Amino acid sequence: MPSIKDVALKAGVGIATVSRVINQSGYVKEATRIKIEKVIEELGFKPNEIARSMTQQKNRIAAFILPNTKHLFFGELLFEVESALYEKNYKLMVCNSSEQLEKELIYIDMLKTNRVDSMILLTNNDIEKHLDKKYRIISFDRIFDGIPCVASDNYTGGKLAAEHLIERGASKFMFIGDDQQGAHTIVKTEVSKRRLAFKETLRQHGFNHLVEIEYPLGNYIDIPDQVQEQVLTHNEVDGIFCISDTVAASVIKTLENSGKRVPEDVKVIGYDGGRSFLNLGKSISSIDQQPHLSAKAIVNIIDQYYNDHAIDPIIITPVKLKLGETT
Amino acid sequence: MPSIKDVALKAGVGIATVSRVINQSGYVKEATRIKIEKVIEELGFKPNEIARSMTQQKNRIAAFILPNTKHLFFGELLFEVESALYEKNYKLMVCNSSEQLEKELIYIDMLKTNRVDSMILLTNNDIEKHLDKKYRIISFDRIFDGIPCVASDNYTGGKLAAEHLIERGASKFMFIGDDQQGAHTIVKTEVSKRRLAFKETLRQHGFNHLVEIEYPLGNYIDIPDQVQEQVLTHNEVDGIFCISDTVAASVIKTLENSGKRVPEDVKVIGYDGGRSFLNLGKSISSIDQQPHLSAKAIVNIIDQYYNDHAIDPIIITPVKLKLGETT
DNA sequence: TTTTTTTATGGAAACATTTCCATAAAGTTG
DNA sequence: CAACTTTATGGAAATGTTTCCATAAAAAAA
Repeated sequence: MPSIKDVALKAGVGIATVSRVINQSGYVKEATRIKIEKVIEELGFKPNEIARSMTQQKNRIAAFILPNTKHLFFGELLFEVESALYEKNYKLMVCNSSEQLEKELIYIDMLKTNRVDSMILLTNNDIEKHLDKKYRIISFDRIFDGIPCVASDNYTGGKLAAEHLIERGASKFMFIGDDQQGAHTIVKTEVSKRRLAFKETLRQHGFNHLVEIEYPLGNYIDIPDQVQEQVLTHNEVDGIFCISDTVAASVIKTLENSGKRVPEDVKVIGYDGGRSFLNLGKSISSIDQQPHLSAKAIVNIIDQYYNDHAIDPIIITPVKLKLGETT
Repeated sequence: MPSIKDVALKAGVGIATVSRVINQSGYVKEATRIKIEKVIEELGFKPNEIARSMTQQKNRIAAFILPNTKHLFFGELLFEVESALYEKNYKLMVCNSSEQLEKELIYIDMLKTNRVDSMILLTNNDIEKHLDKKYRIISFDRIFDGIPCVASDNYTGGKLAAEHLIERGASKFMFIGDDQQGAHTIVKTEVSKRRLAFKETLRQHGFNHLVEIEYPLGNYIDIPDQVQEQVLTHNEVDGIFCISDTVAASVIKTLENSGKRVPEDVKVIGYDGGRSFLNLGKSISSIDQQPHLSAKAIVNIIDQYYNDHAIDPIIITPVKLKLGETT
């Protein structure tokens, strides 16, 4: 792989002049420029970004630490983030933490060592005390002291879900979500606002019947058998709000297998936009987090970091009710 | 961020000695080592991988260029690849090509510029002539001249699907897949062997009734309306093999909406392992590509590249029949 | 024409490492 | 104790850039 030195030599000019041509900076005579460009073409020279980032102390590389890329919402969010970064010529590293604090910390260390410019962190772990403020971190859907956060509007999400179920005639409600106050976390996540808003909105409309089902964190594909049982036990419930579309899909299956009709007997609304299960059974009513908006916001902050601009401490992106056939 | 120089200064030793401690190479007196380690601890020094890769001309960074991370199979494969890389201390960049040749080429250029050690390429485009053999590329499920390839055993996959449908009593068959000989590709993908094997196996068992449905590439979530129509037109069909679980899920929905029962009237088998739709309607019978095996094989090649060992030109990983409720 | 400004160019330091080489202090062998 | 080997250490070159600085040529202004 030829270096800038090879180019300079072959073109009969100094290294600095070649650098000026590459970066379109400073003075270069037209004729010299053309000559150098020709040599660059001939040699197939590509400036070495690694060397460049040595002098500039920046590298336009971000990293995304997230539980995994298998979960549909994560895959989608990752796609949107990477796409938005690509537009601004940033590169992205992925890091599957499997929700393990230990792995998250190893990744953070590794990324420091690799001088990655900024890190996007998506976690439920109690990682706050390990976060060094002098690194450029962005948190998704979680507020850590002193670290900018991008979150979709979970409160409105929960409110919309409640209002929609009420509007469709439900009167006895159920909430199903993972256990945000579980054993290994004492943190209050942004996500927990979905539930809070759901509860408050129901109360405001005079509905007091709410069954709340929690199950342990960590498994994003299945929901546990005992949750399924609980769903069937509460025969009176006619409006269910699920923490994600995946959960909603599972709940719908459980209900239908036991002879209940959705939405006639029970209305079910999920969370994440319903896109995941477009061509399955029936389309799911859902709260769309609009991950492309979160992605845009995240990339904005990365850009602010890169250019040493002031950072927005928190950005809440809007959610949208997405009508499906389950309510 | 402190450098090796700062450590050397504070410890009152030379830079080279610190380097030796970091790399556990050469001679260092026990007492000196302990002193240096203490200073490293105190300063919170982390060796700069970027500078290191300058001298070593290697960086343990790989990149994965794939259509997108939204599709379930891709998300899963990405997860397995990244996890396997993590085990061996490699980092991974993601690049969503959206199946556009142009974008793939831009990514490849960018990765050359960033001196990424190796690239994993997952594409259906006719990219062969643009691939420079001196870069370290690994192709997934596609054979390019002179480039190592990891593919799951698509032929056996197709064969297993045929045999399974036959065993379950089907006699009139249908194949549904995306158009591998579409407008912008003239390539023969490894994937096309699924169909070939399916066909050949049916013939070997004396079945000649096979309807083949193709639709254009590019959309991985929905399948087109006209495909749905065709599915319903062929009333006689009682065994359907779909190119992916996503397609299978869609087909099952179409059939059931029109009053057909699955598997009683029509048996449907998909491809990718059925994991994607675990808790939906019914579990899908499927051919499991076992992406963790492909991932292992890919990482092996990356390791061979890194250590300048001979490269296996092609690795075929085994598939597995996964029984579900749709056959 | 002389002075000043603008344009043009290259040398060299700096970025943070590794590694080769030289040197020296121990330790071992005869 | 001389000769050799092993252990220990630091200086300096090299990796591929950018950028500051010096210098010089050309152009403009006086």
